[in-house]
Amino acid sequence: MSIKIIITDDHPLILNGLCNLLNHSEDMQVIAAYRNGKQLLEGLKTLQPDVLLLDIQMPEYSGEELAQIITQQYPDIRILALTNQDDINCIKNMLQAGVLGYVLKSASEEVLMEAIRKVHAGSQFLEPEVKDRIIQHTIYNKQEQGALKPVITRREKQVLELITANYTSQEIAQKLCISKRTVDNHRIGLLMKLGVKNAPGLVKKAIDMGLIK
Amino acid sequence: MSIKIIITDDHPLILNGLCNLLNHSEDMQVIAAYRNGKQLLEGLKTLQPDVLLLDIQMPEYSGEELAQIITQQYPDIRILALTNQDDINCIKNMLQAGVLGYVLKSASEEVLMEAIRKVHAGSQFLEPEVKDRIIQHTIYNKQEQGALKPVITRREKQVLELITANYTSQEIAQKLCISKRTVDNHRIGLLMKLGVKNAPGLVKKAIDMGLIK
DNA sequence: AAAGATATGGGTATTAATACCTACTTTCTG
DNA sequence: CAGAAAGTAGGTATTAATACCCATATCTTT
Repeated sequence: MSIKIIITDDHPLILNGLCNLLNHSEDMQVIAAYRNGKQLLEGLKTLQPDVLLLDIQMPEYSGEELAQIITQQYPDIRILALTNQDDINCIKNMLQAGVLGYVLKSASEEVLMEAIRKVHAGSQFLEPEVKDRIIQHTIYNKQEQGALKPVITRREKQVLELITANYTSQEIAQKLCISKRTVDNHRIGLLMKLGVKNAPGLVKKAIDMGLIK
Repeated sequence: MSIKIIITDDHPLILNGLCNLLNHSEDMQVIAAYRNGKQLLEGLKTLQPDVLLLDIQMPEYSGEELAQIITQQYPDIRILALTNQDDINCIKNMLQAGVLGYVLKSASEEVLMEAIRKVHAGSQFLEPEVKDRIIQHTIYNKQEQGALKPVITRREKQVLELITANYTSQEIAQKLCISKRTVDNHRIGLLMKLGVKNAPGLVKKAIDMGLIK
């Protein structure tokens, strides 16, 4: 029995190329192809694949959102992220969202096939390049692997987003309908948790972490 | 007479693929292939191509630096940036550095060929996707196309870099061996020129502009 | 050589941010 | 339900940043 695959990518060229490639393989079968997240979510209601090839950069739904929704609603579907984005935060977000594999579009056909088979078997598949990036990043700032993002609370995240949007504590207080003192307290908390010493540092960290932009 | 091409890319797979593809074409000939910028600069001393295919993300020299050096030293070489990076600042920097064409690695073989011929003829070649991105970006923040970056002076840039590195005015003054008041004056100048109202805004702008990181 | 931009620094004042307290209420979680 | 965490807010103080003003020396460029 062949591996049932659904592809989602907003580049028609890539979509066609992948269909041709995979359908020529004996143990794989593309059962559907969608061009955006909305079509995908609609289609999944009636037809589920074994493996979902998912592009990350798509309009409307981001790959991260889609991965989160799909792993919750369809825990049996294995997701393989297929993208030319090799941003470390993007990779981490996807993996944390439940994606099993991460393959760059620059990968060879053999690597892609191998990745599909691995993911179908329930194993994780990361390209050596991607692994290296994660390792480098982990070494480079070891204090923030996995520990940092969870510690930021919802409210703190809201405040952080408004700080990066260049609002003052006063303005943030108004927007969130709370006291300026409360906002200042959140600022202090953020400074401690993110390990920086001032507001400019918060902005840089937020961008580094992939929280915004 | 065929178009003489040199390829520079640090991915061996892509390097081989491109060589094969282009050498099968009748009007093109790969005369050299290098894996990094240092090799390229060394090789150019004895052998110059008509068209240079240049990857952007490479160790040691960045694509931007290479483009700048090469267009100055070898004004006859047409550079075609070949990359999977579709970051708008990267694109703009490369084009301003003298690159004639910009093709994503996700492009089809036909597009790549067309790009090489166009660039060889001295015309600019940008993929429709890339053009769209530039247009979108230009529409989105129209005040900063070309006008903003030049107005920042050397000193202001230094100060801006130190601000994004989370130094206070006091610390920046020490580092640059000038008065804190001078640093503050540069801050005010930066705030005006970049059209933001506080230090967090400066950091965000600097990153948006591609000045740092 | 003259004109304009750049870099330098000072005065003064106000606002924003940071540091360290405390305390209470709500919400989440085992 | 009990304890922990999060969200709320105030007191007080210091430091940093911003907003004006001004002046002068050094570049650059025509």
